[in-house]
Amino acid sequence: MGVSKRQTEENKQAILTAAARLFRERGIDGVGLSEIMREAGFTHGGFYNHFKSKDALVAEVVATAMTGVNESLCDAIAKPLAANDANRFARQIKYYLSTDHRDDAQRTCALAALAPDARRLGKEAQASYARGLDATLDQLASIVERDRSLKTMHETPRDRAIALYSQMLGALVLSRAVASANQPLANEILIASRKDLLRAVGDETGRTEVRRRRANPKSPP
Amino acid sequence: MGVSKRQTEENKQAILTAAARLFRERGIDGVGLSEIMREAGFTHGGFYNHFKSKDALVAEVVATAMTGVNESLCDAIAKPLAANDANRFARQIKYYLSTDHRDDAQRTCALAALAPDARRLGKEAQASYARGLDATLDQLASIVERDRSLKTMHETPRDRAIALYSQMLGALVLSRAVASANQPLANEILIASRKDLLRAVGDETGRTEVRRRRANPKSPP
DNA sequence: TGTACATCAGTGAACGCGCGTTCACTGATGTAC
DNA sequence: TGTACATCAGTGAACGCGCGTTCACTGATGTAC
Repeated sequence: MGVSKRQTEENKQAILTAAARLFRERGIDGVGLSEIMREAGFTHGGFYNHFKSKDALVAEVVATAMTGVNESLCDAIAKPLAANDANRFARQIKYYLSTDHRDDAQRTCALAALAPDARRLGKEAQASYARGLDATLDQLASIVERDRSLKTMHETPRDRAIALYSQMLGALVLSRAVASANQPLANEILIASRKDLLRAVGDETGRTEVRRRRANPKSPP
Repeated sequence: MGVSKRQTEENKQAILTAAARLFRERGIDGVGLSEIMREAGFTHGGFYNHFKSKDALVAEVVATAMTGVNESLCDAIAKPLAANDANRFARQIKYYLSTDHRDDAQRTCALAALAPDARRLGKEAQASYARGLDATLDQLASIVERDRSLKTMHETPRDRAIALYSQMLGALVLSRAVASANQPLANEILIASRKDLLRAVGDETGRTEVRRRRANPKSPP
């Protein structure tokens, strides 16, 4: 059709953006190229003008998502980080383990959204993922380092960051895993982990912000 | 070919076993019916003598795996549980966050292996998953309940079980995610979480069992 | 500045492939008599 | 206990479908003169 160089670059970005959103939502294997291209506003034959293969697209999507992580952590985490208050870690936990964040698969942290898929990614994409994770842990470690109330005498700041982030991610993954089958259980996981983490981090607010419901597997809705 | 009823039932079990193993290893979407049937020792046309559809197989696999969980927790966790020593939780953590368990995708805990896929499972399969998770948390809660050194005054036993298990699972998922791209980082995650959890649980042994390596993203192997 | 032409992003149809599923057929199992 | 026959697990070929990928074609862009 004839398209200016600048437009070409914008179109490629549109493809990357659409792919990133769909991958987060439904996993990499769950989305086809034709759907990505349709979502980006093109017919799917044009895909190969921008990428060598689907694998190449995946690698670029992960790399882009992880660069975003480097600059501002996840979107999810960026907002709490922007606020420069006393206990930034606590704000991050609160958002990360909120039902909003759990249910918003499109804009969630790429680290969390892709963690399940990462094991089966191509070599290049997995390397990008690992780089993003490492950078995030360093970010969190520096927050721990600067806030003396977060430090413990037994652990390095980075080790503490790893322990805290593992718990955040694990609770999010578990809560998402059962969210549509057993919502009370999903919420229970979120709330218990949130309470536990906030205390670990020295924050006592927000403990009763969300109503408590005990999951009862014997009488599902 | 003509096959006795007893043999038929055994053959179905063989299919379920093969499917369970392959699903854990490569995810549900990553394995085709023909491969499962070949692995079980049959041609793939016979699949529909045993199951209505692939979805039905998945639901049955998850349900079976989760019944196993009910009886003895995961294989991975069953061994530590069998030993009736003072701090069973500590033994479970040690095995769960070992490199052996991380790298043994075939026999790993179904809860961990399927957590990534669970979000996208069919309704029935997800319900089975949720039931298995709920039962596991109850199991862990009862261990916490019986061991007074595990209790905290701020949390119910079940909430504590949720917090601890979230951290175990999160660390395992993250370590697996980067295991082949950045092994030092993968090991660092395992070790830091393990140390943190063991201290939380009041166990000081095993802290120096595994050599420590700091992940260095700037100079990969 | 104006004209001629090569480039190449986008189109839309087609390709081979592996997937889940269906089907006609086989023959030992297991029931009816 | 022995014979006749329906059942149904297993075979192997085939089906339609959507996937990733390829390709001939188009026409505005952007360069060469």
